Amino acid sequence: MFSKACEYGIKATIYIAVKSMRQERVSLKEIAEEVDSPVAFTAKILQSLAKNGIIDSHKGPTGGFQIEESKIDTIKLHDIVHAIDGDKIFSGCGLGLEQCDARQPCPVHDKFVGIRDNLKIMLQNTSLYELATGLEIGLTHLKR
Amino acid sequence: MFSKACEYGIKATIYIAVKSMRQERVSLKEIAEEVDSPVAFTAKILQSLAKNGIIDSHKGPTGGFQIEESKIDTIKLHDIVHAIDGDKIFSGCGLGLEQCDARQPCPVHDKFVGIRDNLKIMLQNTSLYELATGLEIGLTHLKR
DNA sequence: ATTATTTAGGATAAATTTGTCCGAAATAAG
DNA sequence: CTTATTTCGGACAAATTTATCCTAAATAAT
Ligand code: FES
Ligand code: FES
Repeated sequence: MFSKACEYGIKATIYIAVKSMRQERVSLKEIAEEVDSPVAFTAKILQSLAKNGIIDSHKGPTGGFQIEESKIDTIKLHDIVHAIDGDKIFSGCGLGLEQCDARQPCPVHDKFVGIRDNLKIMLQNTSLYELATGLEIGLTHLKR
Repeated sequence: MFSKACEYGIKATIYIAVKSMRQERVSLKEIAEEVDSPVAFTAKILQSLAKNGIIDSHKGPTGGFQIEESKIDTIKLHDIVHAIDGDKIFSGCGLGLEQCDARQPCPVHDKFVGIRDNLKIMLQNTSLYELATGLEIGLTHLKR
């Protein structure tokens, strides 16, 4: 469904959000540990999220990653997925035709579009805030 | 969403079904042309579908692939996807935890399970027959 | 029997995704 | 200013997926 990079990116962003709600910055190393992801690979993903304006990065001692608190509520899961995996998952053809086109649909088009749109709506309606809150109160987990 | 192998496999199966409804066998070469897929790669996928009992294969002149006509109605999209991509897509965790477990859910579990189940239900309810019919009457297309 | 045709299957290669390594750049603190 | 720390970014490597090649096995037709 999502790429490995996207899975790590989502988990990392949620963890950063939890810390940011406590006005804490968090280092790459700590993120990778909490998210159970390879450090250097996670660095690339965070870099890309920073370029997409989803998280902020700071170099040097006391450096690390954080998310502007006012943004935590407005950032949606959709934004994270889109930043890392692009929009193929939201608009691509289920059978891999160059583009999904209702005027020349593939055999699964009618059935597939509904699922795809549900996914998109779900991701657009899910805020980073609720994901971070669920984690903070111990309702959900990033690793096992 | 689906692997490339699965996309090819679905398209190939639909094409074979259309031909089988006319009591025609179809060769690998013709399938690959109609589905716009690499010949040798398609061969592997068809081999796997044959092993999974979804299609029948016959060697030699006049050989090729076909589907038992009585099966066309009972084979579901789910069977094809499951044969090629396994069941990770149906039961795997959206954030890549080793297994999805509602008692120790990842942050997206509640939101994700609904989408995943919808997909599963859709695939279980979509018969090869309806997909093949849509293609035969020119309503849908395998390439563009 | 021989031949031509078609799928089976193993080995290999290319492409993509995932993951690592290391020096450069920024920056906080002594 | 120097040093230690942390992210940045490019090059490289490993793993997986996608794709190719070639020989063997089956089989239909002559
Ligand atoms: S054309 Fe294939 S999903 Fe729309
Ligand atoms: S635990 Fe992640 S989707 Fe169920």
